[in-house]
Amino acid sequence: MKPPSEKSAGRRKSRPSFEPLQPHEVELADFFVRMAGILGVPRSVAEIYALLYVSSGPLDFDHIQGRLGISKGSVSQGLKFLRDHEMVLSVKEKGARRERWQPTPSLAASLVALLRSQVLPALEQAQPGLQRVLADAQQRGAQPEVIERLSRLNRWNSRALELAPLLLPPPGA
Amino acid sequence: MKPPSEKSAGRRKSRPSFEPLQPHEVELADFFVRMAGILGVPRSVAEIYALLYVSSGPLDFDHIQGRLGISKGSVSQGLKFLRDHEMVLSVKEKGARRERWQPTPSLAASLVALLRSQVLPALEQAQPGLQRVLADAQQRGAQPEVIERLSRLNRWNSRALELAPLLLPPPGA
DNA sequence: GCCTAGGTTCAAAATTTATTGAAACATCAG
DNA sequence: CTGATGTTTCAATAAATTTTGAACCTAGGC
Repeated sequence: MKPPSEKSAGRRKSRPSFEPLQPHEVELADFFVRMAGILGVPRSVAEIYALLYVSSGPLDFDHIQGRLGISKGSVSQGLKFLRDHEMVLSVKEKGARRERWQPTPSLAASLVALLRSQVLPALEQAQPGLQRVLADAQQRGAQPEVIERLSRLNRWNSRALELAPLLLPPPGA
Repeated sequence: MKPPSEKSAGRRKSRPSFEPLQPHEVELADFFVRMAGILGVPRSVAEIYALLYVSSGPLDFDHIQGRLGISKGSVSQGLKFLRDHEMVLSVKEKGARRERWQPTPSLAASLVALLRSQVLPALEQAQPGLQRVLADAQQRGAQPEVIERLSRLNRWNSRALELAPLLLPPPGA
């Protein structure tokens, strides 16, 4: 079933030939992939996280690539994303060359961080624009209903920005 | 600036020729588009919502299409999406043929509904699978750490499902 | 019934986004 | 320094998503 058509099963460098995901691992991966999809996180990233999540110890680069059957580039980028969002951390044993990865302790914290990183920039960037839109509407003497809507949007935006730092301290605090 | 190169400015059926979005409208649309993007809602849908949001009265199909400069298909599908998620409602004046659209009163409620509709199905569908994954791990005598993770995931899932109906009653209650 | 304004559908085209893999880069043991 | 291992980059490709527009419904006036 697994065609051994790897060109020349080299003796020496012998790619360790990793197993594909087990059914129970696939199931979990599907769950993560779906949830991630809602936030626009790519499949490969969710798969990497899921794999680390069901694995007993930390896994190294080659294991991740081998078991998921995805490219080096994807693994690298996926780990970068997860690292940047503080969703995984590496444990490098002393004297070892390769890094080994595991999920950060709290999935909850990870999710909050992820959301923050997506929503906050949008809110921040929008702030001045929204204020301008409101001012504009007031000047033009727009319908009270519209003014009301735009005011509420502004209030929300402001409050969200105030609350944000409380949810989770900005990376580095 | 606006090249009148519409082939034969037909007298009769005279496309009313709507204005493109004003700068302040564009600004708001950009905001909504960005926020929507986080949840994977397409640009055209966000634009429609934004337009209704800044407009004084309800708008009809042709106005939406004309002002946004998008295709009929997009308007139809966009309105369907917004309708399905209870983010807009139509007011059809008696004796009038066309429907006219406006945003539902509470943007907050709309957002919650939207989230619900994305997250809930995933949670529900995952429930049995997650339980199986956990049982599986226990049988195989997996590492306590992994068991712990999977248990927590299951607990979360269950709690989320219990809480969900409280957040907003299911459409039709 | 027939006609038409008003809207929907859906396959094809355009656009966006993710993945791949080869080449470049980095780091460490020797 | 050198050579090999381990990782990142990024242009090209593949895959997924969105938009378009023409054909197709549907309800209401006549």
